[in-house]
Amino acid sequence: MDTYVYARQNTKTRILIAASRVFSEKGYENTTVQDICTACDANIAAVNYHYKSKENLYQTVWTHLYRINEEVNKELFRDDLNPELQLRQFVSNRIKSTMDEGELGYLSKLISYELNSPSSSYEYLFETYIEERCNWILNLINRLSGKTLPESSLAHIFFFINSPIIRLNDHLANKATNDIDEDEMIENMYNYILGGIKHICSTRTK
Amino acid sequence: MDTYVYARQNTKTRILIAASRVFSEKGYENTTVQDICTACDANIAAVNYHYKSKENLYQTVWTHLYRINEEVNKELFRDDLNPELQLRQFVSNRIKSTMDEGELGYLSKLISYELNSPSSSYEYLFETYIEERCNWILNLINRLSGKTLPESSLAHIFFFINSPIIRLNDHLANKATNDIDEDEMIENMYNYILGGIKHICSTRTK
DNA sequence: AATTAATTGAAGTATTCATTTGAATAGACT
DNA sequence: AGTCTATTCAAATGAATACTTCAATTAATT
Repeated sequence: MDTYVYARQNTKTRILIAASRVFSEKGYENTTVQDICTACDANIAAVNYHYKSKENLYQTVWTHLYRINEEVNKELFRDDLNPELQLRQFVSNRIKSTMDEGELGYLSKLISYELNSPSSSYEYLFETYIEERCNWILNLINRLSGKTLPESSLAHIFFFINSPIIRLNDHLANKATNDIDEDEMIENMYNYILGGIKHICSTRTK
Repeated sequence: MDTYVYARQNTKTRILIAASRVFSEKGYENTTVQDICTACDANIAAVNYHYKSKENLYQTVWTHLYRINEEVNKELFRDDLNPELQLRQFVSNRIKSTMDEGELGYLSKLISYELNSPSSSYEYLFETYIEERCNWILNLINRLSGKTLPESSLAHIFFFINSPIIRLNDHLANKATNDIDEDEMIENMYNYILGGIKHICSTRTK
């Protein structure tokens, strides 16, 4: 007779947890319902039973992860600090959560996946969870540049900043994680962005 | 009776030309043999007859496009100019060829696709066509920084520079092409990169 | 005319995957 | 014990996708 040390969570929860991880590792399209069920030892029919559809499960995962990240984000996305400091915190947060293997990094990875190769839920997800962040970043760039830049340049800088962050996932996939000094990368990215913005501004005012 | 003003190219050539375009537009995985054949009005079986397999056709396309780009590249990838000027030329070349709808832009787009989501031919293609460029860029960064940076920082900068270039394709897909001022973007990216590198160097030596 | 090359339409083969079904099981409650 | 309900399961389903092969026809070459 087996005696269980602790009771297993119910299937619905197990699916949500496993789905969060697997989706964040492989993105929506590349994740199969089977993957998720294998990961949490659930039957293949359980997803549709508990969540109606794969897509609906995916959106539920977003809500779940968003809630988990809410406190961290509330601290991060303030606009009452000096912009340099905020940039550093932002960079640090994005790099750390991308490198993080745990739950807190999942949302970050999902965002990257959606921006890289949008799923069928993209529009909804963008409006609900992503747009707000984008505006915050645009605003930050504006403050960093002393509000001297035209809209088009702002958009360019926004794109320059986000590209390496979005690609970080793929980039890390090709490296041993301990190959990369997290702090050094944060430091470098922060300086790179700051130097880039300042230099664009300085050539503009000439 | 129809009289043809000019004779149609033979099927083998038509396939190669069409494949170059379609692969560069959609990447290897997202391109179907049917897409290519529709684009050049060839029968679906012709690809396998003339090129043995889709994968082999894909590699042939690379050789073809590489040859076309050889002269341009010979001019671009010199190492006897001052590094700032070379950086500007490099940025200009990459942005222009990504925005270019013609044959000269195809290789650039294929490279981006491979770096973004490697196909089954990735290893071969990297060794044969891509690696050389990477080393040239690394060398350029080294010269721009006055050779003061450790290997790891070089790698970071390499990553920062390439990310927006790699993502440019996807980025443009979401915009009307005339929404973007090519020259302004070149100017901004050049300044951003240069400012970024210099700033990293200046904080290092402190 | 005979041989070889190129082209074609259709069928073949293989794979992948989300979803459904219907039976089996376990637990709660009467 | 028996009934009811929610859950779990293995298997099947259905639909899509796409590369490749083949046998037959047409065109070109020798």
